Amino acid sequence: MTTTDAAPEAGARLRAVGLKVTAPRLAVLQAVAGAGHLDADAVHARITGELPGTSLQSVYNVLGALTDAGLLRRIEPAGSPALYESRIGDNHHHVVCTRCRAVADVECVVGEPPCLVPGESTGAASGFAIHTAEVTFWGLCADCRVALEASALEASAPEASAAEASALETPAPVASA
Amino acid sequence: MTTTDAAPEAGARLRAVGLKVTAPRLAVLQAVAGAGHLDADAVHARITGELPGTSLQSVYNVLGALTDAGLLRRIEPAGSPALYESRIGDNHHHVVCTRCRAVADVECVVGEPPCLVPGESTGAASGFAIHTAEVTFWGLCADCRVALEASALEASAPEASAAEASALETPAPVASA
DNA sequence: CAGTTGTTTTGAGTGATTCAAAACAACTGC
DNA sequence: GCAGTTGTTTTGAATCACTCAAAACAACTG
Repeated sequence: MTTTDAAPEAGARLRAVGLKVTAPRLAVLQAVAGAGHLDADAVHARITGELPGTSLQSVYNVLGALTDAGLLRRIEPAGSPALYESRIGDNHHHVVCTRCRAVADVECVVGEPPCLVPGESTGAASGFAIHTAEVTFWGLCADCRVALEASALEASAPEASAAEASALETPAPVASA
Repeated sequence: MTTTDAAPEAGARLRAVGLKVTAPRLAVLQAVAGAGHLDADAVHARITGELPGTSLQSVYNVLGALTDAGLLRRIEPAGSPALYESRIGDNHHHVVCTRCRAVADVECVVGEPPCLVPGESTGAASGFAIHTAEVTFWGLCADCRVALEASALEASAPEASAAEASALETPAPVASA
């Protein structure tokens, strides 16, 4: 499966939104489609294999253009760089791991934005005309849960537990990674 | 209403969470309490009046300490710097204006996190142990709605409308401010 | 009031992203 | 098939928001 294989289909989608078909765009499109949620750096790393000369700046340009065109969706969880995904059109949501920042998709029961509206009665929205509801769940991914439980077994190991306790907290920029 | 007026109460809250009572902390606490949602720079600007020597770095330190201690809450809407608010304890949400980035509170019907859980049946969560759901609504604030409607009346003014159309889109870093 | 420990300051550094201008390559029409 | 036009990519620099580290300093303890 080389770039050329997927190209025709991707090329058509680019043209459909009025964008020129270029090698970097095809490569980015393919890279993002082949992975869940990638930041600009990760995309750059992925396409460097088949398209060695591509600059990081171009990746930013391309990601921006594709996002504006609606071919990619950008999410920006607190404490992570912007991530791009190719699942668009459905209005799904995300879970982010508070410890390792891993991201997974969460199905939206509604599908169409806004899938949620602020309660009218609560005096909410204060004059806003809302068109989207973005839901981000925070928790521990399976791996981190295991890692944390494992180290919890060695009961009172004071240095380790301090850092790990913070992983149980809500959205807060991560100290390490 | 000077700093000294609010100090006793704020000082007590600082001590309660094991933090030393210092002038910058009291000033930050007061500044954030007196405004909706402030970023570090805005807090710094506000306290510079009464506490001229305070460095921006200290403001970051203080905001971090107060957030960790649970006296402030930090939100990070896509495309905005981190914002701090003093409404804590209740699990409320936010609306962000896609045009001017203004933020307003939205009441949460549940109040306790997580106020929302991914549908079990949808195959969602993929092994995550979720403890919080963060909801961000996106829309146009009253002012921007008026501004946009006003300029829409002068039907075909091509230069203005392009930029404004993007304000109707979902979470995307804002071009100007 | 002295000591200890946490805070603030100063100064520098970093990651993620954007801006701008010049070199370049896709599509258009000939 | 080729020249032109216009959109893309590259190069290089700059910016924003924030973090790191070490030294100066000030709150609380006894």
